[in-house]
Amino acid sequence: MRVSAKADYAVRAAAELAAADEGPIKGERLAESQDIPLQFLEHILLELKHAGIVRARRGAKGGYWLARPSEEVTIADIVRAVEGPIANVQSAPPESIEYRGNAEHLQEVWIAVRASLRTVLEHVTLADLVSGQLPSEVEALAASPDAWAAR
Amino acid sequence: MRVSAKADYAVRAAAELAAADEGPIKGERLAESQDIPLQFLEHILLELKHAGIVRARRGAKGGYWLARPSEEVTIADIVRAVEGPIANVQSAPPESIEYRGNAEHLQEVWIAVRASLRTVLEHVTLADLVSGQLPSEVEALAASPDAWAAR
DNA sequence: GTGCTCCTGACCAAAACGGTCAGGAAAGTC
DNA sequence: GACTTTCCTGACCGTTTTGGTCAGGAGCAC
Repeated sequence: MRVSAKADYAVRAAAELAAADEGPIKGERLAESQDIPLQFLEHILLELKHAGIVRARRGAKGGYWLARPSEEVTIADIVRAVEGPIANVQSAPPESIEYRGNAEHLQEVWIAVRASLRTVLEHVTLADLVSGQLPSEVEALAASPDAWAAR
Repeated sequence: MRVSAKADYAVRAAAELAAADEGPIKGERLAESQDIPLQFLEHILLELKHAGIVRARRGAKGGYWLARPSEEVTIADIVRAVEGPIANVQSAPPESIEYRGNAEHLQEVWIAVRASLRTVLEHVTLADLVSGQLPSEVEALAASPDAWAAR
């Protein structure tokens, strides 16, 4: 139930790409502006490229840019590209698990967990993230002072 | 963003304890009814005991039972007992992270992620799980056919 | 051709995951 | 008091994941 460094880095780099208004951005610049180890970031950007989220060109004037407009790329897209399926249980999707005895309804709980994650991750786009204008449901979740308390 | 075997096992074992109406239940019986490796389960139950969720007695007639009524134990309690804080980013709680540049609002997104997980995990009790009567918000999340689709 | 930048695979240390093993310590039974 | 039962605990173990680094190659621009 945690967010890996890789996913965090990936979203941050993508946010920088979303905010860039002109031409390809060099990996080095992304690494610097978000304080991410360059060589690790390059691997991450490669995964994003393979997932079709990012494009790249080499050589002088080369760099990275988003394959789609920032309004059409969600945080979920990016997290899935680098971490795989969201909310798997023991590396299997919850809908494929069969529970016995008194744990029978646990499947529905994990499904609900995944659904709740999706309502956040699939609705926040890179454009939202950069502008700070999060969808109202997400804003509502983050607005509660309770949400900021550790537990 | 995944649920470990340990957390899954812990909740399943706790569900069996919640459903037991009389006396302590042996670890062996829990292991059998939920098909969990016994020795691994014993370690998990020990963690639950240290967290104050479960109690135990040794010897003949010994076994495990819930320290509190099943209506007062949430899935979140159990997951935290075995996995630690929910939705940490790079092993740090989201409220403690400072984001720079265009990723500034990412903190709110991770906070919202945690809040959404909490709305499910903190509201489903062991009693709910065993009876199958999940809280209406959770039921609503799990009811959508979309929630059951892999992605 | 000469830089520049991305691309790729190999490698690496440390931690986490999912267990198993072996023995000790309480509680109950005879 | 001996014996059995059951939990308690720490040590260990193989594999995978995490979070990187290193070294070189391939494409692009000039």
